[in-house]
Amino acid sequence: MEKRSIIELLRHGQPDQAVTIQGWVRTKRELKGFAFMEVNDGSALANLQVVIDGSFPDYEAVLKQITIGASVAVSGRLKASEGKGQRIELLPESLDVVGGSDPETYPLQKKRHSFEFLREIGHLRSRTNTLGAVFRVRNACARAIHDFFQTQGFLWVHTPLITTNDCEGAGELFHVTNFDLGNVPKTDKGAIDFSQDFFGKPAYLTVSGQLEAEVMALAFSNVYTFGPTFRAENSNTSRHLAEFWMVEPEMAFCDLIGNMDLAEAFLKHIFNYVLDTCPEDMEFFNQRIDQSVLATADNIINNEFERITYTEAVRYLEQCDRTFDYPVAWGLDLQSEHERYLAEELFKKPVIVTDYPTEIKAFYMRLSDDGKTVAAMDILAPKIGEIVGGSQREERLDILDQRIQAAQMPLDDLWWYRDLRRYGSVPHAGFGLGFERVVQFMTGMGNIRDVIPFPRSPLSAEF
RNA sequence: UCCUCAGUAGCUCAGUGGUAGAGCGGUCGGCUGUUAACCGAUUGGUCGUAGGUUCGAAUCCUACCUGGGGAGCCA
Repeated sequence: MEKRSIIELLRHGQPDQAVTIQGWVRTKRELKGFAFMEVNDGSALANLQVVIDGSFPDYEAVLKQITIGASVAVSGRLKASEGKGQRIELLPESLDVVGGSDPETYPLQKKRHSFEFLREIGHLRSRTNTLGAVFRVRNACARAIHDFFQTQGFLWVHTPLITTNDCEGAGELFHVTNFDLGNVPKTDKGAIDFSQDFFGKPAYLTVSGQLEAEVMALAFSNVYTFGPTFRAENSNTSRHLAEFWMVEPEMAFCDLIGNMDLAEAFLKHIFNYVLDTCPEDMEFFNQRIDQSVLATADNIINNEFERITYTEAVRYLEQCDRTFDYPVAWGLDLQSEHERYLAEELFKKPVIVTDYPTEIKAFYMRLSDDGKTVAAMDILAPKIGEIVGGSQREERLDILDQRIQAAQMPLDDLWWYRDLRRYGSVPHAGFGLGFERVVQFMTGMGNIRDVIPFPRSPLSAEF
C-alpha cells in the first residue's frame, strides 16, 4: 500500500483504493460498536475520516490509545462515505499509534482557542485549522514571489544579514558581537573597543537589504532579495515584528512609474496564485476569520490601484468631512488614520501615494525637478496600512552627497554605495514589501504574530 | 515608549466587600453513521505577583509582571 498525502486522497482518492496515511489525530468520536477518527497530516485543511469497526483487532485497547494529538499510521481501503460531510473515508486494515498523546495534559482541544493562548503553545499551534491554513498560504505566497520574479528574469540575490553599515536609515539595530558581555574590552578613554570585536568594528543585524540590492541591480539589471530582516524597535503592535521577512526588488534602468507598475502586477500575481493553489484555506479564512477576505482578493486582482500624489492625498484629507486626531498639512507625514481613510473609506482599494516631501523621506530617494519632493511611492492597503514602500533612487552623485550630508550621515561609510553613482550610474528603482503583512492582508489575520511560525517581538522569543 | 482594557479551573468566561461558579475539555457510563456528535455522572482553583485598607478582599487602593486593543516608529 502506498503512502499518500491526505490532500491527494481527498481530491482524487477512489473507492477500493489501498492506501497508507500518516498523520495526527484531530478528533475521535466513539459510538456503540464503532468509532470515527479524523486524521490530519498538514497537507490540507480537511481531515481524512477513518472508520474503525468494533471488530477491529484489539478494538478497545487501540481506541484507548487514539487520543487527540497522537500520531498514527493507518493502512486500509478507501470507501465512499455513508455519512454526510465527506466524499470518502478510510477503513483500516492496520493501525499503528506511532506516538501517544496524554489527553490530560495535551493543551489543544476540540474547540476554538484564542490566538493569545495558541501563541503560548507555539510548538503545537501549527496543528490547528487556522494556523495550518496560515502557514500553507504563507508557503504559497513565498512560492508566488519567486515564481513572479523568476519568470520575469529577475535574479534572486542573497544580501547579508550581518552588516557593519549603521546608516541604512531605518529603525533601531540589533548588535552582533562575540564579546564576553560581562567583560567588554575598553579603550584608554573608556569607550567600547570595537577594534577587538569579531569584525573589528560595530556590526548589526540588517534592517534592509536595499543598498546591497542596488549593488547587484547595477550588475544584473533586475534582482530581488527575499529574506529576514531585523528591527530592535520597541514596537508593540499587531503589525510589527522584531524579525520579519522582506521582499526587495531592484531594477536598473527603471523609474518610479515602472516601479509602481511592477509592484501592482506583483501583488496581483500573489493573490491570484494563492487563490489558485489554496482555495480551501482561503474559503476557511473567509468563513472564520474575516468575511471580506475573498472580496478583498477579488478587489486587488480586478481593479487598478488608485494612484495619487502626496499633494493630492493631502488635499483629499483636507477636503473630507472627517475630523482626524492628527493634523493634515503639506509637509507632515501621513498618519495611520489618514492612510486608513484613503484606502478603506475614500477609494476602498489599495492606493499608491507618490511624490512625498523630501524632508520626510530617506536620503536615497531621487529628488524631483520641483526640488521639494522625492520620487517615492507607498502602497496603502485597507486594514494593514503601508504594505509596500519604494522609490526611484538618486542616481546623481552630487545630489546624493547633498542628501547624505543633509541627513547628517558620514559620506565615508557609504563609499561603496556612492561608487555606484561614479561608475556606470543609471536610473534605478525598487521597493520593499513586508512579507508577513502580505500574508496578514491575504488571510485576514488580525495579528502579525499569527502569520509567522516563530514570532519575535519585544520580550518574546520563546520558541 | 505612550494611552486604554484585561489577568479567576486545562480552555472560554461569570462572580464588584461576607462559604469560589458555569460551559467546554478530561475521566467513567450510555447510544449502530458521527461531523466542535449527543445524553447522564464525575473531576478540576495559592482568584497574575508583592504590599496595603478592612472584623473580613477574587472584589477596594498602590506598585510591578504578563497579555489584548489603539497610537508612535515603520514593513
